[in-house]
Amino acid sequence: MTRSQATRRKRANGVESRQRILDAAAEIAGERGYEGTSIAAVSAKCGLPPSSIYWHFKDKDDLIAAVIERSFEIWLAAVEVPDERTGNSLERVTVMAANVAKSLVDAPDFLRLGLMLALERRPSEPRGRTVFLQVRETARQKITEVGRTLFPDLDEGAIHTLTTYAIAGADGLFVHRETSGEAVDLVAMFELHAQLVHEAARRLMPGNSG
Amino acid sequence: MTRSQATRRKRANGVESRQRILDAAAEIAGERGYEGTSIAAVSAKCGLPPSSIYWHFKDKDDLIAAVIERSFEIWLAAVEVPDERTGNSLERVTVMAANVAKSLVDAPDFLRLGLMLALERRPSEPRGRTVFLQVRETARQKITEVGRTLFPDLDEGAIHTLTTYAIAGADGLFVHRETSGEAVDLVAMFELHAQLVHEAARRLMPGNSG
Amino acid sequence: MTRSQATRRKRANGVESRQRILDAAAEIAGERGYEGTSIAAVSAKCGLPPSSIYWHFKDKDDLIAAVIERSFEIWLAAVEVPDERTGNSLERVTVMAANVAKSLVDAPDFLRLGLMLALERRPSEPRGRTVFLQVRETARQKITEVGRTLFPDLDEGAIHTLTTYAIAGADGLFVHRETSGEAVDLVAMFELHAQLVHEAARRLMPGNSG
Amino acid sequence: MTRSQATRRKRANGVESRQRILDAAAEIAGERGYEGTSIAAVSAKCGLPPSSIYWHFKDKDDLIAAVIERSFEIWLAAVEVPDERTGNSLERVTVMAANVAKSLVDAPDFLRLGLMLALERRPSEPRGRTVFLQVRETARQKITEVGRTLFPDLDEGAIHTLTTYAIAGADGLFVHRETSGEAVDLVAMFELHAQLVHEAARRLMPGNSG
DNA sequence: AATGAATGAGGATTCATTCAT
DNA sequence: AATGAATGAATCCTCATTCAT
Repeated sequence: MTRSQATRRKRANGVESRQRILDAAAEIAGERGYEGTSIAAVSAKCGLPPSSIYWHFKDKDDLIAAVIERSFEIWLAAVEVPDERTGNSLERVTVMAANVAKSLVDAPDFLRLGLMLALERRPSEPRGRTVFLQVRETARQKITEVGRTLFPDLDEGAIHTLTTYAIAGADGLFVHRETSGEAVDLVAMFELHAQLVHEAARRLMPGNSG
Repeated sequence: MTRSQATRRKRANGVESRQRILDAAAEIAGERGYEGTSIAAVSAKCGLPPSSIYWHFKDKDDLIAAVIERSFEIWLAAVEVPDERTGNSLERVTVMAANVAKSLVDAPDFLRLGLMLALERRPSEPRGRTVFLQVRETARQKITEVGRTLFPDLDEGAIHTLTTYAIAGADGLFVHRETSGEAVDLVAMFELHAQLVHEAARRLMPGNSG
Repeated sequence: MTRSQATRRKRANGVESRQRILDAAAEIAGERGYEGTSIAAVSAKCGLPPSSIYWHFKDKDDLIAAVIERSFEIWLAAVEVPDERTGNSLERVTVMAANVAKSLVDAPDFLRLGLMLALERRPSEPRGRTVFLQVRETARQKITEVGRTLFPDLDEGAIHTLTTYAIAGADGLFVHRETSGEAVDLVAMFELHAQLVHEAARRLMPGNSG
Repeated sequence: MTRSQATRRKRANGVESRQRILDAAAEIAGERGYEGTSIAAVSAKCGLPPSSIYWHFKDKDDLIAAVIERSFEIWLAAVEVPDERTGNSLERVTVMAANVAKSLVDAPDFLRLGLMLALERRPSEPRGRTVFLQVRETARQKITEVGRTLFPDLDEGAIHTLTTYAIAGADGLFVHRETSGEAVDLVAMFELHAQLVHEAARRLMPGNSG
């Protein structure tokens, strides 16, 4: 490798540098949260000096928000349900749950960081938290629509309750795995969750007592 | 007023000072997490200088661990189930769920801080995280025993699954309320959760397919 | 629109870019002084990136020196006395003073920045300070010559004293206006100053006691 | 000197430390202005680490404001007119002028830093500037009262004009000395200034044309 | 039991400047 | 003629912690 090649690597590849910074920041922030993520640590991990990080991102807030956005996209890609509309509602709920479970095992950084941000209550809320809550709301809308399709008899209130419970179970089981270690069989727990969400739908239907 | 009386106010009441520090630290840590809790901020909130905080607590780790311990006790007191063993298993599960829901609404600092700590993954784990996981394990044992009593037909694996699911739902619904605001009716969601946990118990019984 | 036309706007007009940079730098430096003028701030104000500023100016020192030079020229143009040698010495001094007063109201950046630079005492003197002191010396020479013409009886020492006093009064009255706001009637104060400088000339003449 | 003595020097003498910091800051700020005064430089000059400076002063703004306040007091002490009310008005004005001239030669830091601050025009004005303008206003009031005593025939407008002119001359002559070097005989120039201020008072009296 | 004073390490961010393109 | 990307040094300031009193 000639010197000019070695130099070119260093010089002027903004896109790649940005990715390297985001990779490093995602890893650190996924482990330590917002405050635990120091620019110096990101710098050390990605190899670029702090001042270069500030060329790509306005400030730490901006960086973390970008991390959330990108992590969400990566996670979404990992979830994407095969669009075959086969099977009855229980089978389809179960497949979806399995997909989400696998995605959380494979790409846990997004939700881990997101939940840490979501639980915080600072006077001046970090932008990353807002972004997380927004993409989460987007995801919720998708689930809501699936719910409407699978359970057309449910009214909006019931759909809302069902969606809330489905997400809450997913969050809680994720927390369980994070605290109890990798031995946890998340897919199995999500299968149970799917069955119970399905049962909840049945119970929420008109004519059944709440 | 004698000198000793004038002095007594300033001096001597170590217990009260300790409480003031813990109060301040609990509030700040419940809002901002471990890293977001600076000794200076605690000092400002409780009115005692940083050096006094170090007189009562070895270091920040120690302080946060103490916060977790005390918050857990406060939360436990808020939960405590009326010991009347009346009603069938569904009724008793439902009452317990309602109690937990109310306790989380009234004393959310414990779980909020605890979850933030639990989600972190740093090389040198703060002692507060360990303490949280320990008291959580204690709570889990209690739930396990209640489960064994209510559902004597379940084997240990099923009890474990049931307990896990019950706790996960509680965590997830708590997160839901933290992110969606105080308007969320946590008690109603916990009632649904109780019913579904009960249903899960039924399904996990021998003779029913998983 | 051909490509070269489209390009011309972006490319080529070095003179205009230079002006825009100088305009921005003059405004910022006139408000914040040497250290308070960051290249980034100038860049933000003029719309050109920092690297472009360095294409036009060797370094920050060079930029500030250029600002001083240009501001001086602008100020000089605003002062320029109508060359009619009419009236007696008092009238002529008064007209000059009025002109200077107006120029300081209209183009205060030059003197404001210049005085800030002049008052500083750093080990490595910025070139801008040297330039300011030079153009100020040039201006002083002009005033000296006017003085010699108006008061041919005065010896060189007296002329020097008179010039010094005239300039000091102008500087001080400028400071007064800068600190007391735009309501100050600088022209009126300069008229008084002109009268007193004229009186000073009278007193400095041979035969009058100092 | 025993070790405990050497240690005691370092430990816990807040008043002395504060003085050392102010001394260092006054010297540096008097030479380089607000922006040119870095906490690191002050730290290096006074021997205390930056964090100790922040124990004594909230932030840089607070430090510079304190410097202004203390420098003003030192300067005031250097000016203080001997209270003997002897002599006619010209003599008394002349004595005062000589005192001020000497004080500016002996303790120039106050006015140098103050004028630098006063000339700046930032969006968020440093507190030091406000403090300088306040103490300056205080000084102006004193001069105003002396003026009323010496020239009881003058109306308030005339007194105001006279005071303004007296201060402007002092400021301008100070600038002259700062830019032209220590060879300048400030006392002589102030004597001329005193005479002309006295003459101005005469001209401003009722019955004389403005 | 408490605290005023101090401190080294590290926090985020901005600085003036460079250089390949 | 111009600029996107980079960078080391410096910026102000906060951090957790200590220790003599």
